[in-house]
Amino acid sequence: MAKFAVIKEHIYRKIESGEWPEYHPVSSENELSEQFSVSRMTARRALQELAEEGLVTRTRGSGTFVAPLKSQSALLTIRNIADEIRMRNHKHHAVVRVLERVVAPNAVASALQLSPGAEVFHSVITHFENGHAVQIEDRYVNPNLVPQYLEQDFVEHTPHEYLCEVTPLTEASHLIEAVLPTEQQLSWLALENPEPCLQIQRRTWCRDGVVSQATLTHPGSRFRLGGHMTFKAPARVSNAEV
Amino acid sequence: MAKFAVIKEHIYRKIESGEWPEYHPVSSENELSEQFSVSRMTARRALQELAEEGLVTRTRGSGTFVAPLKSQSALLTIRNIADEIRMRNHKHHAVVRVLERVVAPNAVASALQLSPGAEVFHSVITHFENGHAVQIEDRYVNPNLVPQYLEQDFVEHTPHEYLCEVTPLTEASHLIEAVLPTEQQLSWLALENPEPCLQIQRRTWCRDGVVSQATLTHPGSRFRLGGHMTFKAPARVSNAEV
DNA sequence: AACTTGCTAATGTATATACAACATAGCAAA
DNA sequence: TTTGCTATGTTGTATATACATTAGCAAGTT
Repeated sequence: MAKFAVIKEHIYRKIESGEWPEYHPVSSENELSEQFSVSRMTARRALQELAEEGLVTRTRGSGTFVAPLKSQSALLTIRNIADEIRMRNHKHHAVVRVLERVVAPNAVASALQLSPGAEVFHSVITHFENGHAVQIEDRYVNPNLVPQYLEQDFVEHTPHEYLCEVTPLTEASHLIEAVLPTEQQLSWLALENPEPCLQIQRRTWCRDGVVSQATLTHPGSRFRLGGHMTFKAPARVSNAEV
Repeated sequence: MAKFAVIKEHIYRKIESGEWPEYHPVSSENELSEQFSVSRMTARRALQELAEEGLVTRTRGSGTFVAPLKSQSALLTIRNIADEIRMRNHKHHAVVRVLERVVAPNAVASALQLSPGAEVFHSVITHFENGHAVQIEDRYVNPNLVPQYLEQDFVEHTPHEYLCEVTPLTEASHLIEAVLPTEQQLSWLALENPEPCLQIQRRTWCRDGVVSQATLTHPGSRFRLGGHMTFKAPARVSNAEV
């Protein structure tokens, strides 16, 4: 095993065993280089990688300390619906239900960080997989950042594909819930009877501000969201509900 | 700006602009150290950090190459329900509905990687927030890995808290969907009328195998799942539906 | 044609050193 | 008591160097 890995193991065990609790100081680079008879750069690498993995925190001038326990996060892949369908070797097509310029509802204006009463672009598109509706994409777009949104052909390319080209995005947030569809949504999904729907609300940012807010509604019977995660540092999980 | 950061910027621009497409070779450590008049170690750091961020791939003996585009993932925080409730300064309590040793249903046996007909532990617990039911935790546990599961008091500590202590976990996978609750679930949630529920299926691993499978059912009206992500490298997002 | 050998270039690990930037404690002066 | 300075220790950046390990290619051998 590489020397830096030996040092990592050593510190890792101290933390996992509980011998070093939260905020406990970790031996400095110089101390470690003496203890293990390695150069400071090698000891440094061990500490740095532990810091990247979130097990310790380092502050220049002060030292290295065992990181506080964190609640664990899970990695969920949320992909472009069109790509997902094509990946299953199924046929995708889209129907544009709404494409307009409207005065933003208050909730939308605040979500897009615009003043109340501002005008925004609004699109509603139904996505089909092998002829069955699997998603309503109800989207409001910031016209200042994407002025030519309304002129696009969203049957050819999804709004996402266009937005990705125009605005390099830097952030996104999601809210997932289970809802009963409205009458309007029911008809857009071509569903006979009401059924639970998985609804994802998504807001996206680029450097200059909020780009768009989308509400994605999926029939529960035709959609699932999958995710997988691996823990680098199992001992550090405090309160993940697992 | 630090020298290694200058080099990173340089390569980053080449990739973002499209000048260097997927799999395009990146200047070697030695080339970069000449071009930028820095030591090889400094050029190396730039390439290494780019590799950690997923923009390039490196293979010893061969070289450094622009990484293929990847679909983007979102980071969802899925926390311990008890902690989440307490964080809102609300009151949490749990009611144990089922705690038994049963022959595993086929689906469960295969999920836990046990032979059909094997016996497993089974618990069902309802979690309350300020007196309102917010989650049914229906869990099957591998008895080989957690032999004393049935002897625990899950009113005091959630199954998660116990499992975390006993088995340091290394992996987890999730499946999220919207469903209508069964009659049984309806009564466990003390709901008058059926309403859409957000259902999370979770499987967890430790080093030695599958630890447990849990089905978490939340009334849609009382639960939302939130997540937030930041992109380190916006240009590399290919098909995230954003 | 198939296999082997050896060379070259690239990344991976490790060392020794120097200086910069920052945090903190302790001490001195106001 | 408060303010400000300094000494010391710690992490951050950078350099020059050496050797190990691996991939890919080319020449030679069977």
